[in-house]
Amino acid sequence: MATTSDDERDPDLIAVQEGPQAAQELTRPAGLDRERILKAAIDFIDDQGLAALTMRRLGSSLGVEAMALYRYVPGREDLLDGVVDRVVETLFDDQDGDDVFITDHNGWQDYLVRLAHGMRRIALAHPAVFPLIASRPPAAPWVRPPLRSLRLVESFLGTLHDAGFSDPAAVAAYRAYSSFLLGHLLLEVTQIGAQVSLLDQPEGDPEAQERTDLTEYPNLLRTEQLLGQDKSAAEFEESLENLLDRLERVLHEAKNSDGEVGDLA
Amino acid sequence: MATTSDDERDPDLIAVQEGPQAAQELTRPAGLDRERILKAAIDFIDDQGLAALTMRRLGSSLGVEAMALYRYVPGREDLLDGVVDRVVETLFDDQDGDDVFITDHNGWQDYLVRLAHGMRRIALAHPAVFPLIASRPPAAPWVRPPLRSLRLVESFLGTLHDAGFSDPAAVAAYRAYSSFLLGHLLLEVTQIGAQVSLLDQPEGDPEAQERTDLTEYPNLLRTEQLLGQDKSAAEFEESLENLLDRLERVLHEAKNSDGEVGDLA
DNA sequence: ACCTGAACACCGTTCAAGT
DNA sequence: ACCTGAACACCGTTCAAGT
Repeated sequence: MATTSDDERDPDLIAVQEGPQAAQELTRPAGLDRERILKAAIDFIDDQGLAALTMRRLGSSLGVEAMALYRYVPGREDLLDGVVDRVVETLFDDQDGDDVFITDHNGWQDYLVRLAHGMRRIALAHPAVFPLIASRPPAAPWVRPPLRSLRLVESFLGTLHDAGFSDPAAVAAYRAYSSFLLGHLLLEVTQIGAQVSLLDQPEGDPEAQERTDLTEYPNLLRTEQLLGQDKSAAEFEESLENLLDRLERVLHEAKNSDGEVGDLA
Repeated sequence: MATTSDDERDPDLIAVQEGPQAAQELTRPAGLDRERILKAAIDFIDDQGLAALTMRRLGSSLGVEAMALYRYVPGREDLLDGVVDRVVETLFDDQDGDDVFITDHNGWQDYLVRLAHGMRRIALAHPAVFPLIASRPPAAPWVRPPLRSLRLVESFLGTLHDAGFSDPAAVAAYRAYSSFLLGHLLLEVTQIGAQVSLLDQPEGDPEAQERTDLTEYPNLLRTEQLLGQDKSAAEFEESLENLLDRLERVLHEAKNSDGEVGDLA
């Protein structure tokens, strides 16, 4: 029974009776598609880490053999690209509409601030995925992580252009902005990863975590507590504001003396 | 003929007769040690890429079975850590002496500039290794890539401290500086990697490299040429100078009104 | 049409065995 | 003392076979 093709209808196609299978998320043994696979891969990376993700384990987390995945995904590399794309796409999803980064802003500064906060939210939501966002080879040579989609770069350049930036200034701003985002966010998620991996291996004492001996390093010793404090959020905001100040300066200098183009790195 | 081992004695221990084995670097089948293995691993990554590095292939590049490596290296992960350490260490090697970054500078600005140039030289010399430098979990949670050694952080903080920076200001400077270095250099080597991988797969036309259709993206289309230009070096210098300006401002503000500590991110 | 079993080539790693 | 062969468990991926 239950002779079904995929088009429409047909309940009880999923007549499961496997008992307590509260594994990940209901793990239905059927109804595979690329979207569901990507979602599963992201969840998997989020809580097991990138290194643990294999085609076989991913299949099993979906209640399926690894070989079944190849009907929807060309291979592991493409799967990882899909993961990156899907995570970056959530920049647009959860705001009001799709155009939130394209037309729906109060000036270019507001646009850059919201874009930065959006990327940071993504990085913190998926700290184990972010290194992938940072290091996968981009679609075009001039696409700079973490601003990985043509659509995003287009909207970035368009916003600055409409605000009066010259093309060279807008491109320079794009480069400076992406460097800032990548540096800050990658370091922030690396720190999260380091803390997690410390908790994972409580080898020996639970408290005295085998602290490296700092007696050789007086400056480290003296500032150890300061070094341990997490000020990522405040530092992010301050660096962002500093960058915006630089860009504003470039824009105004160009407007006043329109002889030469303000360059910045 | 020309049987030469490096120490002394024992010729024809290496009585090879395998014909044209001008593979990597003479591939002597014996005389293994950890240092030689790390060197071989770096060379391997430099010209085959990180993904291609396996214990078996690394062994074979040394004229030895993979299993022989385990006498000198606990495993692949440790090997990669060793690679990172060794590459970062070359910061100190090729200047005059060991203390070039510790005492041998003309003021803290000069120190920061030379350190930045040193790291950039490393990144450009080993673009395929740098992502590893960027993303390996650091020794301590507050060690921020690419400034990966305690010794380096110690000298950084000491230099700024001696120049009059307060401890919080020095730590904030360390964070801002590492973010800057990581963002810039990782993006620069990513770009190099992207160009290489484009050359590797000349699928179809040699010239018309399947350029993505940009008709949907007017701003990309208009700035395409600008986007393609490589200004990494100039941008690096300008961002570095901007950072130094910020730090100078913090230092002087703290000196004038020594009531509060200048914070920066 | 969709999934699986079996197979292939390749991994990292261990260990008894060779020299 | 140092390296190798054989073996183990696990990969990604292909493909004929099942339903």
